Amino acid sequence: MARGKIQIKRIENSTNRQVTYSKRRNGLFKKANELTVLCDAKVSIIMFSSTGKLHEFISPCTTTKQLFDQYQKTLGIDLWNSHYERMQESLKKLKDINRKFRREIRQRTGESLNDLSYEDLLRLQEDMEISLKIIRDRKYKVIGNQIDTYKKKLRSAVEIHRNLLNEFEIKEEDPHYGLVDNGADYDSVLGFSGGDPRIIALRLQPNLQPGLHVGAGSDLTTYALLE
Amino acid sequence: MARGKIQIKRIENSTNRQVTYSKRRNGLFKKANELTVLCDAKVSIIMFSSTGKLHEFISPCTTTKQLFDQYQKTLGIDLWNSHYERMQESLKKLKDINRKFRREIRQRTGESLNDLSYEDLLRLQEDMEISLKIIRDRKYKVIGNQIDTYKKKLRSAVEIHRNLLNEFEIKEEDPHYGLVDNGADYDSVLGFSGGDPRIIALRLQPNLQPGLHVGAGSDLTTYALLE
DNA sequence: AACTATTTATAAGA
DNA sequence: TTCTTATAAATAGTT
Repeated sequence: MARGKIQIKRIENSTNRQVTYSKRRNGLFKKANELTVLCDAKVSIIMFSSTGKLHEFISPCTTTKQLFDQYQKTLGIDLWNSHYERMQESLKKLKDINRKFRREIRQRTGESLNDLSYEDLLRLQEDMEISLKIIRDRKYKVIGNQIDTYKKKLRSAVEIHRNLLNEFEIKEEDPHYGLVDNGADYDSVLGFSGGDPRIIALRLQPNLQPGLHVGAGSDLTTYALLE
Repeated sequence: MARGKIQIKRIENSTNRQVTYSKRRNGLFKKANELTVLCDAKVSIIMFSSTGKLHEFISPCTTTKQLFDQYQKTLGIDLWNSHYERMQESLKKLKDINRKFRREIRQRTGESLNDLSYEDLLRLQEDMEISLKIIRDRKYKVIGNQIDTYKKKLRSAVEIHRNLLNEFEIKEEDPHYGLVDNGADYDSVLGFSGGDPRIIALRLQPNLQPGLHVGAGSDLTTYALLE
């Protein structure tokens, strides 16, 4: 635009391009500033040179973020919407689900029954009874398994004890050595270490008395003892 | 910049300001475009007029979003980070709470008891029994209230009927008019309209027979009928 | 970075 | 809004 007209096309000479970029960038920013002042407008310019250098102009009394927020608001779209909106959506969904869960729990614990009809209550009660039965059964199964485990350990302990005893008798021929007065040894063999006192009834008598014989079908009687 | 120099300060004449804004905006965008082509640069201009009108320039072969992402990346900051991060945090919290709720419900319904110990199961069972009692009590209370309401409506209906009957007898002296053959009238008076068939036992007999006399203390017998 | 011939932008008026 | 045009401003090429 001076000392000869130029074609508006990429300047191939790199140095020239760089210089022109610098000059024209200043011109652009000057114009932008004049526009801001003269017309009471707000302008944001962001530019990257061919080498990736960033330059920015922003009208005084505002920020790039402010202007960009206004830009998005004016266009009625959020450029980062897809990401952002999806988050907001899942946030809302989770809140809804949470509310539902909380309500269900409060109903199942009996804390919040006011808005339930007679039919709802009846259904809830039936559900609860079914669930309770499942839980009770499971409890029995768990304690049954525990008892089985103890039984096995006990049998193995008795076996070991008997073998030791035999060895002892064979080696030392001592008739005064007995079963009853060393229950503490069983504890260590069985892996007990001061557990549930309700279990203690079983381990106090390692020599399987008839009344407490543990076998298939007798578990239910044992539960009564343990509960 | 022509036909006289101007001061770079706000143009007070609104029309003038508008015109200048329009002209200079075109000039700015033209310069921006030339810069883009000549120097192989990327430019984004966002501007708002004093009236809030938005105008935008963006170099060809790019988008405002792209340029802005590059802008944030270059500056190493995310202008909307705080907002975004807070969302992500609450999302995580909600998910955690959700998981807890789901687990609790699945335990209370007996769907997922595998990771509960005997003690856990015992505690759960006791909780459930307490809740069940609350629900059962509430159910009784609800049906009791319902029965009270019906009782009141019934009493009022009988009253109305009796008054009508008296009026009738006084006016027409007709001994053939009876109680039993117009039960349908009670329905409308009581507000029934084809409701729960379990309730029908009560309203079939509006003239209060001894066996179904509803009074204080007799509610429990009535429940058995209605359940 | 400064200079300057020339092009370009634009203020005011139509 | 657009066109015109005198003039201010920007700037390409040079130093």
